[in-house]
Amino acid sequence: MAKQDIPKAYDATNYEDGIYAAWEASGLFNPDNLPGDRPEAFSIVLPPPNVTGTLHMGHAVMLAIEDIMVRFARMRGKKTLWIPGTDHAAIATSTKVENILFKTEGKTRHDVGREEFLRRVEAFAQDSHDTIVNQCKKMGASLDWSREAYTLDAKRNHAVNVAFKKMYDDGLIYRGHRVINWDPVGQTTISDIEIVYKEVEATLYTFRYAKDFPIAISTTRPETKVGDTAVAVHPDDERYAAFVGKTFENIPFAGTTISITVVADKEVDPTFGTGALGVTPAHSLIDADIAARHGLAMKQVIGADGRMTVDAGTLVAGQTTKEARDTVAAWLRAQGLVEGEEKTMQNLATAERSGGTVEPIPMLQWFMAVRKEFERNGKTVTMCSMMRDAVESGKTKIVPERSEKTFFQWADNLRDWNISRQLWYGHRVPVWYRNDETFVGIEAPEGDGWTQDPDTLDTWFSAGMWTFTTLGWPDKTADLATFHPTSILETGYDILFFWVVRMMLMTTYLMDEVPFKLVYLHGLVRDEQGRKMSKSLDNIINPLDMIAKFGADATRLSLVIGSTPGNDSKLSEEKVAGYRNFTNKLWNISRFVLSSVEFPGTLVPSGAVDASATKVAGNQQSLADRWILSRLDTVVASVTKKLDANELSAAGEELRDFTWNDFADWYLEIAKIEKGKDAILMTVLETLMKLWHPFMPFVTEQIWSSFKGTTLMVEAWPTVAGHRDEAAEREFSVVQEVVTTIRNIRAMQRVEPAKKVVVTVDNASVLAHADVIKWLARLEDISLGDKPGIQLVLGDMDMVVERARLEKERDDLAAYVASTDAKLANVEFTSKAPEKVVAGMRAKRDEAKAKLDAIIAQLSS
RNA sequence: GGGCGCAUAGCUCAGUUGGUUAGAGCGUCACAUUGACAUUGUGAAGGUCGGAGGUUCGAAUCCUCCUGCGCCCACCA
Repeated sequence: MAKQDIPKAYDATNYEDGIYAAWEASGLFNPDNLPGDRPEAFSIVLPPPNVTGTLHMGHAVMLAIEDIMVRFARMRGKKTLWIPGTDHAAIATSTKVENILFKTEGKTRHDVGREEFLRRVEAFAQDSHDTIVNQCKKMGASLDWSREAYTLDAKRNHAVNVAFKKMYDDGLIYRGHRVINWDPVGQTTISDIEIVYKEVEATLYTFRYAKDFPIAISTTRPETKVGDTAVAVHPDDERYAAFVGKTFENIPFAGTTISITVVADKEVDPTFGTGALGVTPAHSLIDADIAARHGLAMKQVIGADGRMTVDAGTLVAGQTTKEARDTVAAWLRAQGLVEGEEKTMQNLATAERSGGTVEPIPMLQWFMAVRKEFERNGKTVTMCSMMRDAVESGKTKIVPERSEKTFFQWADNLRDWNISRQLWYGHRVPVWYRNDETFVGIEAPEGDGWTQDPDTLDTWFSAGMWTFTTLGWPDKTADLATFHPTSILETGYDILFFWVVRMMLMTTYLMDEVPFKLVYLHGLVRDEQGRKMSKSLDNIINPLDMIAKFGADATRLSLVIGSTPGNDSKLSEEKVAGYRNFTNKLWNISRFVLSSVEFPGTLVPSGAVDASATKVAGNQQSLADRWILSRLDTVVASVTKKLDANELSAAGEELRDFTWNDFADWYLEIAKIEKGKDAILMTVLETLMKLWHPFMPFVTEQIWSSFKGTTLMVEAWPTVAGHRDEAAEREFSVVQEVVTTIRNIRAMQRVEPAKKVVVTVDNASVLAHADVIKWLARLEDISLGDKPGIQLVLGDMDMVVERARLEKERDDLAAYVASTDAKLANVEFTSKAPEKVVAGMRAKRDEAKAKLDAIIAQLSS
């Protein structure tokens, strides 16, 4: 292939889209079309991006990591499936569309109505979906688009209804009137994990309900106190012991009348404030628990509209909570009931999506009973215990391993999950009512007069079923049999609780199987300074920009190399540029090889890469040839092992070192003077293309197809060919050292040009490579001496390279042997160390001794 | 308050069952360049592995404490 046929620099934008289109057209992303017999299956479901907009770096890192895993598995001959999909993300999407609606038309969802609103959300979701799909393709993700799914499409809706009905029938889903987290802005309930805490300043009031009330309490929310039904104190608190059990009836309080019972409860901290806690059962989850324990009455004083109810009394009824707070505080002051006011910092619960201040309110909602006991396989279990057992037993592993501890903590503390939402966009609760009748079913009931429950399900309900609904459940499909449990779930550690926990919960229950064998958690992509990327900081790096500028391959490498599971990584444009340089280096390595060998396409028969190298190269192999083939074998073995262990970064680094340092900087330089290396050059190049393909699919596919004409994506992964040659590796390292030393001498000479240097190389095997040394050290202009080896006259400073190196090594080894001897004597004397240790040390010492003897012999000959 | 981490070169980080002389990338500096590649090559400088103890023949690695950071959960009313 002529050099001028290949561009000097690799410009990714010229190739990537075309290559992706060709892959897609080949149908090879679909495991059913993969060539050969593939008994072992490998599957990943793509964590479905929310249809709320565009992909960010978090998605890019996810796509990069998963595509590496998937392409590696495919090349290893596994029946490989990676399922794409998107998530309807009920709250997030609704909120987004509501915001747009309000901004552009000044309307709320209620103004346009349920049907019209849903139409708009779906249009938005479709748009967003198309953008996301395009971005996945830009990243090179080898997703099987023929199996694409949506968390809210008809198939998934059917599955959700089946699951709901089953769990309802089994008593694991129930409807109950309980204190839940109400988001007054989003007008919906939210689960515990959808709460984010903001630190705000608040006033802590200490006061009494009435002048003659014996106990003072503290609160930052005086307005809720009209709903108090009790005061709780610690059981051991002697100050209040006399009052425990007493009820103070009909206390006039801020426009209403309250009755307060004094109870003793261990949850109360006697050291905080007055040591007494005013209990508001309807508007605090903690208080609701206390109330439940003591059988206290619950009085709702805040409504779903965020305003005080009629029950709150004449003084505050109809006011917002904020207004009521001031009103009650003013009333307390006027009555002379306040005993203290101080500013404190408080963690305010807000809704993650809408930003609204979360109000605990009692409401009739649907719940999943995660701690309810039932029988399964002859054992008494709960959903939580099943989920916990899956990880404890090792059926599902989590990397990094420390995340398993976090997972257990979660499994042990999970409360019943509020699954109903008052949103319109989502899976409608499959329950119908008529008078006093309730019907729970997969389809609407027959007959007239039925009304469906207006609520929808938490988005994580359908997301929790993602691994098996995408494979066809509840039908018994071939996909389900082949690909479930999935091999790996790869996702960010930040949604371990949101999603991974839900999947474990629902899959272990519904499938009696784990959803995945391995959870691989990646970290957050941060900016150069380690800050989160955010709009307000204006430090967002858009993956599409990076792809346009440096190519998808470079973008992928920059996200994968240098980051380890569970740890955040930093990204800068310079980093991506660095990997673009590497992409170009690989391109030019190929350009050089392909333009120097005569028949690149046929030199190495397809499917027999490794064996042919031995045959063709035969006995004419030089030291450099044996060295590079040995190194290649080492790298193939090591990279395969690392990828098997999902150590992507380490695998990539090793490959880069070999490609750049060993192959390009040494072997290719030698190939410029030692001829007849075509077969080896092609062997290394082809193997490199395969090894790099999972990481850099585009550039490798482009290079491969330019001389091979087949699809690299489905080529077989290289295997170890049996070229390991430790002697060659050792010997070559000496050559490298000699060349390096000479280069240094030349550099020194330039600094001190007056001195002359004579370099003598007297190592026989190194001598055999005089030409290589001369070439690499650029010695052609320097005269060679005649003996005892190559004498390179550079100046008048005598420097015997090999002798110097050996002498240094001898001294080091002698010191090591001596110190080991001393230690061994000590070990044997105390006899405390295990025999294994002593033996190990002795073996190492003996090895060093032997080496030392060899060096001494060589030096004295 | 409960839990999980991190601290290794100027910066970003590897270092997987404790083992000979602790590594890489970037950056810096010096030198090189008609050869596939200036998106290049060669080399140098730079580390008491946060501190103090301990276990061990041997510790960046294991244990304890201290210092300084980060994250998650709880939500003190």
